[in-house]
Order: sequence, then structure tokens, then C-alpha cells
Amino acid sequence: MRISQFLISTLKEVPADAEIISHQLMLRSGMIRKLASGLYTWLPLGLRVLQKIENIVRDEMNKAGALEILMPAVQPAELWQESGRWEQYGPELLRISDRHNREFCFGPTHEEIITNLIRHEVRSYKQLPVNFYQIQTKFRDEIRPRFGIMRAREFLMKDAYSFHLDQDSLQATYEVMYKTYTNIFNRLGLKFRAVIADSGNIGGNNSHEFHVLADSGEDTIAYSDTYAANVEMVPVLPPTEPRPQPTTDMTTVDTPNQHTIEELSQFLSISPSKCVKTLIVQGTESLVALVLRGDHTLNIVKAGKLSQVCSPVIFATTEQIKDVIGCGIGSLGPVGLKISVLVDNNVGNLADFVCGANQDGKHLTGVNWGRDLPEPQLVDIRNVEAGDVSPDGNGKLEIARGIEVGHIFQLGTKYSQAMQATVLNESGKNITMTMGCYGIGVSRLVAAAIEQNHDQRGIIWPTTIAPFTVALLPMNMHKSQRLRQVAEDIYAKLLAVGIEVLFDDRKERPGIMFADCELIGIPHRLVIGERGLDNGEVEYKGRLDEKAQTVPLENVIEFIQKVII
RNA sequence: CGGGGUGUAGCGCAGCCUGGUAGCGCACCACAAUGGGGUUGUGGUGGUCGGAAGUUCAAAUCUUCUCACCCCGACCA
Repeated sequence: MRISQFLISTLKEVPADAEIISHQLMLRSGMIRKLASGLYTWLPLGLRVLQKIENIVRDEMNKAGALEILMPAVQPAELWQESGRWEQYGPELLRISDRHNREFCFGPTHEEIITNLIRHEVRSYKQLPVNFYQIQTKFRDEIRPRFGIMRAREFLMKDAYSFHLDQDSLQATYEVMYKTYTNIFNRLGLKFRAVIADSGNIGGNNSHEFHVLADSGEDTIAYSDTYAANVEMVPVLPPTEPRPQPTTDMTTVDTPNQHTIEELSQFLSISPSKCVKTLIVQGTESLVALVLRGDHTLNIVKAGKLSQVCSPVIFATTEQIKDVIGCGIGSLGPVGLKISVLVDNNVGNLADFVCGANQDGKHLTGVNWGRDLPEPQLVDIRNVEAGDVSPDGNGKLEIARGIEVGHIFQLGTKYSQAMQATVLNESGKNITMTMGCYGIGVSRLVAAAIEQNHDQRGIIWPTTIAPFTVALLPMNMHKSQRLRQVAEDIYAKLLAVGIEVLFDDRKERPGIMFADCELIGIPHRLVIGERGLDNGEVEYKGRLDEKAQTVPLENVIEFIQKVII
């Protein structure tokens, strides 16, 4: 491609609303432009990357025996009503009506549509198992789209759905998909990790997420040598050591204006781990108090799974707390509470701890279970932390940030049952099909790849998804007929051997060419200059190389062919 | 949804408090010099100052309403 016939619109300055590096670089390199909140246009450069990723995904899915289809983005409400999700899904589902006032939605996912298709198309167990996928635009009306393409409202997703006679067959396909995803992310050149995951509102049981590792990731994952899971899923093993004996009496102390654990622990000169915090949430009947150690944090997903607690977790308002308990937030504690109190395992073995007195400006010290308040009802509601024992009992956990780019689920019969998707088995009996589903955030992968591969100068594309493989930069071509001829010759030869070249035939100064080339992140760079030509040489530099090297003019094509592998 | 903030040229911003001909840098166009790391000079193109209503002789500036976008949002108990 000649730049003169392409669109390279790079920016020197960072647009003010871009926070994370991938968003900044995608705007600066001219890959995307924003249309409205969470809606982006892909410019030619960005689209090339997106399509490369798409093609790798497609290739691996095909290899795994999945069949590509394409379903409508707009879906009739009836199918969602049939599965029950028209009510459940909430405001993230973009609902629209047509001219006859028939209700539709713009699909955030396609379980209903595929299940409807398969229940009509597949009648016999002999046709199973099947696995269909599509690469298609989804819309989810996020509360707060951010980070550019990373969390957009409209995005490109690969979604696959498999249908089976039984769980064993599903398990087999699930494992094939796990392996396929591993192959895909390896081919994309990304550092990633598969983790045990919560299945959220898609439904089903067994589930893994695939995370690209990056500090800017919105998810936290915990892992050891033999275990990896999304933090929201990780159980904390109960403490093994027994609770110490009380050594002091319970005392009420004045703690004016001490609201946070940090303030309180400094004010009383004690460790936050000796303080206890009490969070009030909506319960299924009345309010419920959740009690955690001061240095621990609440795991909302685990808390939401407790039978006494509303799911998803809703925190009580300041007014509710005032009404029911009679004090402001910042002075709450489990002693003498009239509502249900659920206590994290790690608080259960504290002695002589500090907590709010349920009176403004007062806290209690020297509090002990079984003496000052009843023995606690113990639950597991805190987030794991680095250094905690792995749930499989094998070593200690480490914590990392990740960007969720893939998610595989075993759905079971959630949709097939609701929508009566059955086949006849060998003995002529109707069997509800068992389903799996498998998603990859194709557009998100573009941003994730940049988060993991960039430097001060710009993007560093993994070779397999780079928009171009080689940049050809002639220095001051307009001034030298000889140089022009050599450049045109190399360009034609590289094209002839099937290499994607970006030929900078603009009348720009070298500095601009170098800067653009590095910002755009093209992995290999050839520079042609008068000086080199005098010696029959051109210059090569890989995007990650410290220094350039010279290559004899006659060997350039062979050299590039070797180096790009 | 709640809180905070921002809307002035494609991008980054100043001007607003104290009303009086709409500015700067980058980008873009032309010419010239320069020519291996975002060069320099000269001259240009481009804006209903987010929108509406109001106050005023006069509104980017003051008032009210409205829209869009950005950030934060319950571990503070």
C-alpha cells in the first residue's frame, strides 16, 4: 500500500478524553474515531488489524470443526420472553420497536436466536453434536462505556454455541474450545491466562475466562502454579489457628470524626487488622450486616450468593441505616445489632477487636465473640489477597490484573429447556439438548494487544496482527531519481512475494516518516537513503531492535522473508 | 441513577471573573529555504463560541433551561 493512496491520520497530541494507553494510541495512530459514547468508526488502518484478528479466530474455529453462520443483530422480543430474559436482562438490553410497534432488541448475545434455529433444524441425535459460530456486531447499553474500544457499547464479538445429547459430549466440545482459545491467543502473540470464572447472567455452571494480562485490566485474577481464577470466584480457606482468649474488657471510647478504618486505626494506634468493619446491605427480608476485618475487602459476587443477601448486592442507603440502627455510617459495629449479622471467617477468630459502637463518634475496643456478643455466623465473603493459601491447598496465591477477552460456558439446558429444543434419541424419546457457549471479544482484543505491546513511541504489533508487515521509507525520494527507482523496485518485489508493505511515498521529512512508522507500530522497517545506495546497501530495523543494520541491496527481499517469520 | 467537571477551528487549549471587531499552538493549503528523527520562514483555508430563551445599545463572556461528552461512585461503616 502506498501511503499516498491510504489514509494515515496520526495525531501528535493525545485527545483529552483518552485515559488508557491503548485508547490514546488507537486515536493517535488513526485506527478509530469516536462517533458517540461507546460507538466508534474503524478507519482503514484499524480495520486491517481487526480483520487480521477476526481471520485468526475464524481459522481456528473452523479447524475445531465449528460452522460459521450469521444471525441478525436485531432480534424479536418474543424469543427473549420465551427464555425469560426480556424481564431479567435490564437496561443494558437496547430495546426498540418497529413501525407496527412490535418489540425488538439489538442483540447483546444470541442464545435465544441460535436455540430457536437449532430446535427447528436439528431433530435427531444423529446430527449431534454441532457447534455454530458467528463474528458479528453486538450492542450492550453499558452504564459507563470507557477506554475507547475496550468497553464500547457496540463491539465485534465471536460467539459460538454448541448442542449435545449429553453432558459428556458437551464436556468434550468444551475442552476442544478451551484448546482452540489457547491456540488463538497464542497465535495473536498475547500473554494470557485461562481462569475459573463466574457464569454471570448468561447462565450455566462450568465456566472459564481468558484474560490478557495487563495492569490496566478491569478484572483481578488470582493464581498459583496449579490454580487460576477470577478473584470474584476464589474461596478463602478458613483460618486454621484457634481464636485467642480475651485479655481485656470491652470499653466504649470516644472517637470523634473517626470514620474510616484508616483514620480509626491511626487514632487508636492499632493495626487495621484488629479493627472490624460492618457493611449494611439489602437482605431478602430486612437489612443484613456483613462484618469484615478492617484490612480486608468485600467480595460482592460471593456475598450475593448468600441466601440471606439480595443478589446483586445493594448497599443500604445512609437514611436506611440511620432509621434502622440509629447512627451514621462510620460508627457501625456488630455488637447489639437487631438485624442478621454475617461474619467473615477471618473475623471469627479475632479476639479483643475494635468496632463501631452504633453511636455516632463512639467505638468499642476489646470486643470478644461469645462474651460481648453471640458467637458469629461465619461466611466466606472477602476477596483473596496476595499471599493467601490457594484454594486447592497448593502454595500461595498471586494477584494480577487482566482484560477479559474470552469466556467459555457450559450452559446445560437453561435455554434448551425454556425454549423446548429437543431431539429424538436412539429409542425415539425426546431429549432436551445440552448447550455450551463460547465468546471472544474480537474488537477488545485490538485494545488488549496494544495494552500489552507498546512503548514511548507507539504501538508494537505482534507480527500476526500488524496492519502491515514492513514499512518502506525512502529518504527524500523526490530529490533523487535513483532512490525512487530503487524504492519502487523493492516495493514491487515485496508485493510480488506476498508481503504487506506500507510504502511511505509522501513528500515528508525523515523525522515524520520515522515517527509515524513507530506510532503505527509496523514490526519491520526498511530505510533507503542516498548514502546507503552509494554502498549498495539499505537499512533494516525491527520495531523492537535497539539499532539498525545494513543489508546489501541485492539481498533485501530474501533478508525480509527470513526476518519476518 | 447520584456527585463532580467540560463544551470556543480536525486535535490541544487561552479568552469568560470585570460584556465592546474571536485568539494561540499543532494539523491542513501555497511559496521558499532545508533535507537521516515530528526543520524554518512568509502567506493562507477553516469557527452560527454545544443548543434554546432571556437581560442589555451590545453576550463566547451575565441569567435560566436544555443537550452532549468526560471523570468518580458506596470497603467510608
